[in-house]
Amino acid sequence: MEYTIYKIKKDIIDLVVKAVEQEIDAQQLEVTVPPSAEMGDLAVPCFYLTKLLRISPNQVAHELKEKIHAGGIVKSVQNVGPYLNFFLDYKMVSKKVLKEIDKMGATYGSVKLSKTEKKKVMIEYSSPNTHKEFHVGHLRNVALGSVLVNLWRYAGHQVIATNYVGDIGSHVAKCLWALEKFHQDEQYPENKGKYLGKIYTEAVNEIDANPEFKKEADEVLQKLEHGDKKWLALWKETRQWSLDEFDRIYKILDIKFDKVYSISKMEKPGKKIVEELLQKGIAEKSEGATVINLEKYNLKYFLLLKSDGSSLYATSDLALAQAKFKKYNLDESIVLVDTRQSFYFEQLFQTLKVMGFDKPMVHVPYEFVTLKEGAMSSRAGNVVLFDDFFVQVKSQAMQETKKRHDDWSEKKTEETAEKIALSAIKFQMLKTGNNNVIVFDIDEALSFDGTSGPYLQYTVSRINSILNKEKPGVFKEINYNKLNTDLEKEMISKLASFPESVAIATSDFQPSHLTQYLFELAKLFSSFYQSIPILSSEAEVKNARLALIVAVRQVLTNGLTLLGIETLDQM
RNA sequence: GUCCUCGUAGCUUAGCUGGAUAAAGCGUCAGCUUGCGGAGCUGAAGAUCGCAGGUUCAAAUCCUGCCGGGGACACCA
Repeated sequence: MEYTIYKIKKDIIDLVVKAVEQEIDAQQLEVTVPPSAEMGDLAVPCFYLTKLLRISPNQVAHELKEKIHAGGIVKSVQNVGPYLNFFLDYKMVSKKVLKEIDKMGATYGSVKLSKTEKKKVMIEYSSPNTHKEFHVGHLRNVALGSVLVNLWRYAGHQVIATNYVGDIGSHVAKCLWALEKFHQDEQYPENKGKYLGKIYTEAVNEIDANPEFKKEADEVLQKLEHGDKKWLALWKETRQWSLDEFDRIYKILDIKFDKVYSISKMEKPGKKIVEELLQKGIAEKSEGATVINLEKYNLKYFLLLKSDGSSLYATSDLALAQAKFKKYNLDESIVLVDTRQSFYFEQLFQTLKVMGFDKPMVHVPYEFVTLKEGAMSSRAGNVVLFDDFFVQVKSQAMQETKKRHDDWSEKKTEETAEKIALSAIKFQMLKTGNNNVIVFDIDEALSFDGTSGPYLQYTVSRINSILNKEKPGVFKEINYNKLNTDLEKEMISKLASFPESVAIATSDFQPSHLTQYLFELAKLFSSFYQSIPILSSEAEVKNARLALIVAVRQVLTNGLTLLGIETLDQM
C-alpha cells in the first residue's frame, strides 16, 4: 500500500515534470513544506531547473506556474520568488487521509514487503553483564533497542530480538572472588541481583586499593574457564541471581527477546577460532597475547586473546557472529552498543572480513547516560539503579494520580501510575537523539509537563474522554469540507506524514524522530482542543471533527505503541 | 598524538541527504473558570546557530583549520 502522502508528492512532481516539457531528472526535484500555511501546502523549489532552462529561478517558477494545470488533489499553484507553491484540495486530502487511517487502523504507518524485499534481521540489544548493577545507562539501551525492534518489524522485516548476556569474564571473577573472600558465611538478602552488584563494586575498590588482589581474581577467572567445580557451582548459582533480576526488570519494562545468547557459551568456540587464525598466520603472538594486525586498515592491532590464555569480548564475539548467521541465515545483523565501543566494533568487523566472514553487520552506537557530577561508575558508587529510579517516578505518578482521582481504588491508581511512570521513563530516554549524551536529571524525569510521555498519554485520554461521550457517525456520511480551520488542516497534513516519520526513524535508527513527531501532533491537537468546540458544534461539523480526533488517536496510539508506551482511557 | 562525537535562546533539545522569517520544551513575565479533563492553552521577552576561512545563486546544514566539552585507542568489559 502506498500512502497518500507519497502519492500527493509524486503527483506534484509529475505536474512539474510535465510542464517543463523536456528531459529532466525528476530525482532532483524535491517537495518541501512552505514556512507558513498562507504560502501554500507544499512547494517545489526551482533552482535545479535554472541550469536546464537557462533562466533565473524566479522566471522558471513564473513560467511553469502558467503551464501547470491544477486538477485532482492540486487546487491551485502560485509562484513566490523561486518557489512553486501548491495549494491542495483539502476536502480531498482529508477524505483520503482519514479514510486511510480508518481502514488501516493499527497498521497505519507500517509497510508490507514482498518476499524478496523482506529481510531477516537480528537486532541485538540490552546485553547486560551479570554480577553487576542494572542502572539507568542500561535503560537507555533497552529503550532504544526495543523500539528499533518494533520499528523494523513495522517496516515489514522479520526481526529476531536478541540479548547477549555477559555472564563470564573478569567482572564475574572479581565479584565471585570478593563474595568468597569477604562474605563467606553471610545471609543473602532478598534481592540477590542487587546484592551481587554491591559485591562487585566492593571487589573493584578492594582490587584498586590492593594490587595483589588482582592476581587472586585472575586466578578465579582461570579456574572458571578451566571448569573448576567449586567455582563453577558458585558461578552458576550467582549467575542465575542476575538473570532473575534482569527478567524482573524486562517484565516491568514489557520487553521480550526471541533469543538469548551468553558469552559463557561462546568462549570455547571463540578460542577455537582464534587458534585457527593463529595457525593460518592471520593472527600472531605478541607479548604472549594473540593479536591481529589491522594496521593496513588503519585499525591498529586488535587483541583477540589474553596472554594468560583467557578470553576477551573479542574472543567470543567472533564465535557469536558465526553462530548467529549460521543458525538464522540472517540478511543483516544489527548490534546496539554504546559509542565507546565504536572503535572496537570496527576492529571486530574488519577481523571477520579478514577471516573471510564478510557479512552485513552494523554497529548502532549511541551516547551514554551520565550524571551532573560526572560519569556513573560502580567504582565511585554513584550509579542510579533502575529500581530506585523506577520507584521514585512511580511514586510521583501515584501522587499525581491521587490528586486527580481520589475516588479511585488503590489498585486502579497503582496500575495507572505504573503506566504513566513507564511512559515518562521511556520517553525521556528516547526523546534525545542517539548522538547526544543524556545528563540524567531526576527533576526532569519527574516532570510530566511538556515534551514527556505523560503529556502524550494525557492527549489520548482527553480524546477518549470525548469519544466516550459520543461516537462519530459512519465515515461515508462525513462532510470533509467542514474541516476547514487552519489547525484542522495542519493536523491532517501532520497525520498524513506519519508514515514518512516512521520510515526515517527506522532507517536512521533514531526513535527520537518519532518522539518529536508525536509531540508535535499532540501539541496540534491540544491547541485545537482548546480553541475549537467539538461536542457542542453543529451536527455535520461535529461528526467531521469526531472523525478527525479518532484519526489523531489512532496515529498517537500507533506511535506510542512503537515506543513501547501504553495509552490510557483515563489518567 | 591519532580517530570518533557533541557545540543552536538562561537550561534541555529539534532542524544537519544545502532552500523562504532558525523551531520546541523547561524556566521567567503577562493572561485563560458559565463549554469536550488546567498533566492543558494563549501571548511576551530571550539566538552574531563555538570561531575563522572555503564551496554555492543559496550554509545552522557540506569541506578545511582552530577553540571548547565528552569518548576511544593491547591483555577492561
